[in-house]
Amino acid sequence: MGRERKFTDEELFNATKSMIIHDGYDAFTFSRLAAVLNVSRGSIYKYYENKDELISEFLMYEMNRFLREFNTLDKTGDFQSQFELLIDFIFEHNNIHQVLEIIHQIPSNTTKRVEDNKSKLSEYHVDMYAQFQGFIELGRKENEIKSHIPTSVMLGMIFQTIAIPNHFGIPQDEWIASIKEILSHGMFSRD
Amino acid sequence: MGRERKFTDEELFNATKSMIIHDGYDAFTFSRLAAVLNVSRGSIYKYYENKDELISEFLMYEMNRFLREFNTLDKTGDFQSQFELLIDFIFEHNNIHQVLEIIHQIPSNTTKRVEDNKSKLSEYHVDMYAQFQGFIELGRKENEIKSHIPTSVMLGMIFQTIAIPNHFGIPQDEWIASIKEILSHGMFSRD
DNA sequence: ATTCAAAGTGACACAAGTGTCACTAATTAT
DNA sequence: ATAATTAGTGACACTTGTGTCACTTTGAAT
Repeated sequence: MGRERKFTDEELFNATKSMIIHDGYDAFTFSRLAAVLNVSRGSIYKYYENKDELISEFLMYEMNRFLREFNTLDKTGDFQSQFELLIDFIFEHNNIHQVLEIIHQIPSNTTKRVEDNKSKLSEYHVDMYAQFQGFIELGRKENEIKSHIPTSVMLGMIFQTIAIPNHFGIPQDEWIASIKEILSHGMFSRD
Repeated sequence: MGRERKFTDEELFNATKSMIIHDGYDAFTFSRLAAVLNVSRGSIYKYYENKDELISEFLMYEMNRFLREFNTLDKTGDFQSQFELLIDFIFEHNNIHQVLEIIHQIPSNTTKRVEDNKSKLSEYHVDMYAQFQGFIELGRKENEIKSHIPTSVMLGMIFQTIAIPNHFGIPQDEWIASIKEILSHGMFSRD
């Protein structure tokens, strides 16, 4: 029983996402969010004690969505095909990286719920990292990738590539293919 | 004549730099800056009309410092040696990228002085980009790099690499060497 | 020593965000 | 229909930052 809600969790999280992607953590305020949802500011406080709590819940939601899709990825192929799949997947979810980085902007002196979410998120992050690490190890086992380069450099490079600004508007296909090429075999011609 | 100043431009810009690097654009306020400089907030307004004007002047200062050092780079060697020099230089100035990105956070509805600085900065940016582009073209001429990969992807990758977080604390030498290796010849072993 | 100009100060009025809470509105079970 | 329950509202007090300005401080030129 009770009154009907004016906005769903999904609407709230979608609005949150676009606000955070476009204007960043600091510009995200309850006032602006309430305006987007056509609702009074006070009503949001019915569900979240403050901005950090809302954002940490939003991050959990995004992380869960991401992991769910990540787990549907085919993990049976050889290294080459898994590498292709992985890069494509990362580019399909090109804003998840930017979104999850927000966690570093949430201050420490907040509520227990926020702290719990923060630690759960870093747990997930570690789990995910472990999976990627396993993937790199597969490449090493199959002698497909260089043995002397640290895993963390490789993963760092792979994830960093999605944030390269495409100022000149290279078509997405060519863009991704070029990045795969550089990651795989470098910019230099064969000697 | 007149009274002695309590802070120099250099002190102000150094304080600005560390505040911006540590806490970002939004957390940078005249109040906090004044506290760092041990000066009243009002006195800063003697020199800068507002935060955006101060920051845009700071960016000019940083950009000039950077370009001055960039122009001392040896540009006579062959592609391989210039490539090494360039990567090393970029890593030596690893925060300039982060600092100059701040320009995108300065709003548009400000004073003429800010707008002038913004356009000068993007001019410099274009100039610098042209030099890097020339460098890539040199590589293409010498047949050292792959002809089918767009220049902007290559430059994007090079610049993005400096922002990869070294979470596992790989020693700087090994870190840079690994990145050079991946950029040059990729992660994959020779078939 | 006096005057002048630049540097510095702190109070004031304003703007925007925060968190709270008594109150009103809508919906459903009885 | 009405009581119970949940959603939503807007005013209130508070905080933090902004830009201004009359006033004070300082040091050099006269």
